Amino acid sequence: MPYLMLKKLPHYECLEALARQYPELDPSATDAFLHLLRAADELFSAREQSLSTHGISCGRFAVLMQLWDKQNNRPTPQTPAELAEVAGVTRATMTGLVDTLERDGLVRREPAPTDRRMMTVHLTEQGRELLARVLPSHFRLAGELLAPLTEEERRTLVRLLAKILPAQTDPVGLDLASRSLP
Amino acid sequence: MPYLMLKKLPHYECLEALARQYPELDPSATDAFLHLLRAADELFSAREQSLSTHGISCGRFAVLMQLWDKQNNRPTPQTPAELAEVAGVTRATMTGLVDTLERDGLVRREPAPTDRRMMTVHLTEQGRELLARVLPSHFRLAGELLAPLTEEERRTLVRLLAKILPAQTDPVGLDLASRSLP
DNA sequence: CTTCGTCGGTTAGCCCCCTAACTATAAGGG
DNA sequence: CCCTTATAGTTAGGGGGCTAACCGACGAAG
Repeated sequence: MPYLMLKKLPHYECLEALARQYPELDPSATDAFLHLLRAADELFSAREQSLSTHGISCGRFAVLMQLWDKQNNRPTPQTPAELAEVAGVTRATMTGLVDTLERDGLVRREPAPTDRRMMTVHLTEQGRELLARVLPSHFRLAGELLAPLTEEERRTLVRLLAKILPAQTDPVGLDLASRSLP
Repeated sequence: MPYLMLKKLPHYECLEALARQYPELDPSATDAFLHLLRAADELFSAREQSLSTHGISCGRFAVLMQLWDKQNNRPTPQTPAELAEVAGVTRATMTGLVDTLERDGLVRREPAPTDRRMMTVHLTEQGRELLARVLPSHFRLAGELLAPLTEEERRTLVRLLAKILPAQTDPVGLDLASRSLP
């Protein structure tokens, strides 16, 4: 599922030529824009492929990670609305994700005791076992993909990217231990 | 359609803590990995939203750009297989894309004269008009999104990203004028 | 206590991606 | 000439996003 439907990026000279025709086009910005989408596509595909060998998709894995309390290895029940919030998808989408996860026995829905509108989603034993199988190779993947960059270069990259998405990082710093990283 | 289903990224200290539990986890690599996906998600969403105001999706726009000969502003017929190749999707996917584009009158299928298996896809006048409306704002978008970075920083970013995806840029340098940039 | 707005979850319908299988044509070898 | 193989495009079915509309439950205001 390509973000950037263009396998080979245009050369910088091509961008400059087009910029002479379209004054709105900023060659250096467009070049960076395309490279960023292209690289993200590559990383995302690698992650997706790695997860698919365990029979799971990125979205499903993200939900499992949210439900996984890594401190004591016990599940953290959450409502679909909370899960949708942290994942950045709609509640309708989360309904579908939890549906397939429940169908595969990785997750269990239970009515919330306090509010009869709400459900709580729980990781099953099977779900925990799947995470235990997936996590090491998943953690290893980022290291392999970023291997061409030195520590210094990675820091530079993060710094530049952070300038593009200013307010996306958690500004508070609380809740460190319970954050997940799909 | 989020690439990274995690709106706020974990803090670096959280990654380090998790790395003590999972030796496979490389904190700096994971941090860069997550930032890259997050930033790409942001850029992609902005692009998608900008295009949607013109009633078109990213995939459809990419196909139109491929069919658009920017030199003489005349359509460049291509087969669905060629389009799928440069876009990096399957032929089946391209069938669907061309279906909707043809339904909306932006594109026209014609049988290829030389090989009765093949079709050629042509941009219609309506498709050209849509591109003419969309392109300026689309070109402007990359400039706005990358505005927080200086020229120098953009070059650095491209250089680092290129190290992650080594062989993705067209190595030959031919065919400059006919390349498109969605 | 009733009513009305709000909120959680689901459903329906659409788009776009995939794989696998199919049809029709082309092309090459006995 | 037929038979096999390869190729172009489509179809069928599934996953996973989205919006819009809906239902039931909550809660506050009258």
